[in-house]
Amino acid sequence: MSVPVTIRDVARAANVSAATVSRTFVRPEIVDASTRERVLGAAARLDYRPNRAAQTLITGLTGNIGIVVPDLTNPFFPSVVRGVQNQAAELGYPALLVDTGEDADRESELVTRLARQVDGLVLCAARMSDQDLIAHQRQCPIVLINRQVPGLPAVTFDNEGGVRQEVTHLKALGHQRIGYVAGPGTSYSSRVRQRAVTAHLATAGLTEVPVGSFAPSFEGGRSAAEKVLLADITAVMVYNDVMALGLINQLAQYGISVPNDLTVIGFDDIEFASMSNPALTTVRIPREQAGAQAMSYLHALMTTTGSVPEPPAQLRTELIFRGTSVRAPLNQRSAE
Amino acid sequence: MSVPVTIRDVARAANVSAATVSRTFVRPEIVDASTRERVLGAAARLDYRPNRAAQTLITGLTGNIGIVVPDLTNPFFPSVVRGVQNQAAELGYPALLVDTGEDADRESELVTRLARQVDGLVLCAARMSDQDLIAHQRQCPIVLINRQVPGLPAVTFDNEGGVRQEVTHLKALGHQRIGYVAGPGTSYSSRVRQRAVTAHLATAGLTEVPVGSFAPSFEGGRSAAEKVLLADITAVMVYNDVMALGLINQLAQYGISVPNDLTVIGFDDIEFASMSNPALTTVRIPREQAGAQAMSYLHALMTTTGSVPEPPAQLRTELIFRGTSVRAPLNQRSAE
DNA sequence: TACAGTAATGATTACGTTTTCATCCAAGCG
DNA sequence: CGCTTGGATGAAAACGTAATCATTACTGTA
Repeated sequence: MSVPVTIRDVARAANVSAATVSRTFVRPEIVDASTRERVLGAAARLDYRPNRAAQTLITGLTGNIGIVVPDLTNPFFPSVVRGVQNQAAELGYPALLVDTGEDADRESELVTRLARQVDGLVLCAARMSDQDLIAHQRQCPIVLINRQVPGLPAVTFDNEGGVRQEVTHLKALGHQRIGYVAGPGTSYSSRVRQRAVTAHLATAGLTEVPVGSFAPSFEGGRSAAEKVLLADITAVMVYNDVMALGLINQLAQYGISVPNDLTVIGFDDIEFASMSNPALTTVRIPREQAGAQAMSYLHALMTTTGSVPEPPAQLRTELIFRGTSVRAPLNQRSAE
Repeated sequence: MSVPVTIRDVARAANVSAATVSRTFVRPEIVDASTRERVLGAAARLDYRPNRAAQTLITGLTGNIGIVVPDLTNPFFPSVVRGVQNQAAELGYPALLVDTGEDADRESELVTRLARQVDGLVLCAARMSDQDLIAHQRQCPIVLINRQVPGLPAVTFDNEGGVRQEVTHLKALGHQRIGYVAGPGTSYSSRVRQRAVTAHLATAGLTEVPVGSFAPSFEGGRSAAEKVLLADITAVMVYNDVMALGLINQLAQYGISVPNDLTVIGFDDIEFASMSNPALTTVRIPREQAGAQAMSYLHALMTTTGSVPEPPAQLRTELIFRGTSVRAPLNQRSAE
């Protein structure tokens, strides 16, 4: 807006060359203490701030990182974003956040556009194809969250362990016939969880009763209600919390009360899982931690030249036993 | 990463000067159709994309806009952000989103840093002082959402109208003694709503029973429960939905059932207001629309030189009558 | 036919930095 | 005392683009 003060203005005020001013900021240790002080003083007095565009032009570094999420209104993502942003701030990077609206093509296009304006990218639950992802990786360092692609670094959650805990929990409560309300088959974690459910129920000697695939929304959960009612089960595991809450809500319309008439378990532990009544039994996923870890690793990728650092580990999940899961009714309880 | 292709590479490939290539992109109409096609072809073949930093350096325009929010995990903001981002995308701008963590100082600092990297800024529920806000305005065009400062363009909600509808609703239901659970006094909209509550209850001839100020969180709502119980009221208006849900949750611990024993009304109409059981009666605020409108106005501000366009209007609010409000018990009903 | 006017293009400069290269001076050493 | 070494600094080039200015060719008119 007002008068832009450049490095030369500072140089003139401090009675040095522009190069020295630049050095004062970039590598302070190689400029004499007295001149350094003089430059810093002049810069402060003139309220000088370096022009980012000029720096970027010559160094090739933007000093920004980018975050891409499918849908900010999905309660899963804000905490991931917060984790990334906090860590990014810690490292001195502002974070460019983009919402793709769950559209794979738009996602790919936005990543292309973003790649030029950032030094690195964190992609949450990326929807695009493996090939596209790999192609983008050559434009700019990328770290994935909650998605696995061969060759790309990723922070993932131990979905499988979470499901195992769910199954153990249900078995301990004496449930035998257990329904599973799946998310969309196009979703990576939905596929992973579905597979784990089948595997663990089998090894636990329990009966899996597939209820079907539904949209990962409150409405999606609602629309699963009738099929759940017809399934002849005492407990149901749901792909995620939002769907579980929708399911419970709709079941109430049918006069079915949770947990008295049916045990329900969600997944994710979103904020509202603990606020609903009864509070939802679910599997906690360290979302904020995932964001922070992805950012840390991205930073390592961006700074270390050549040698690739240790890839991030899989994050632990944890069953949170709350109010929507209870012991199976006596007459339908499994032998223990 | 790979080989950066510059405007000169395209120029050579298309057998024209760099200037012509630039013109082809910036002002296509002034270059001959045949050469234009040749340039475009060469650019596409080489996968040329202009260097944003170089453009910024010379034009002074970044092509980005910024959004600042106090807390992304607060369900109020994601939809505002989405509104801004959609509109921004429509206008061809990527949006740089920053979360300030509810910290006024950090907010101010982030705005300063951001100002250099964007062409305009949307500030949601800004926490910093009026003076700081005004100071920042000279660095970069700013549009406020949900905050009013003399001299700054702002998109605001008709809080007052919303409160009026609440009061009318409660009066129609026959309530007489009505509690108000306020938010923090430091919050702009909290102050506005508190004032409106007092005014409208008075003109409606109803009795206001102040319950006190609490944190605008689920926990804050919970901690208001005891005072609500002691207030001898049949209905309570709460500063926002999250608090209202917390209040209802804690009341249940005391054996108080909503709406049978007490009518509760929230404010904001967050997603979960309709998902809770019973669904929350509340005042809907067009958050996404606010974001879109702020972005539109910001764009107008950025493009029109000199003459200031019409400032955005106040957005209409609407009472949503759901399950937590019912007719007052007969013995305590007001004369009608 | 000559000339003004205009459309299209090329050459050049400017944007604000970082970085390379050159310069200067003082200190250390034989 | 002369030469080398190295630390501190300045001069200048470079980054990739947009904009200004200059040049060319062409069109229409008197």
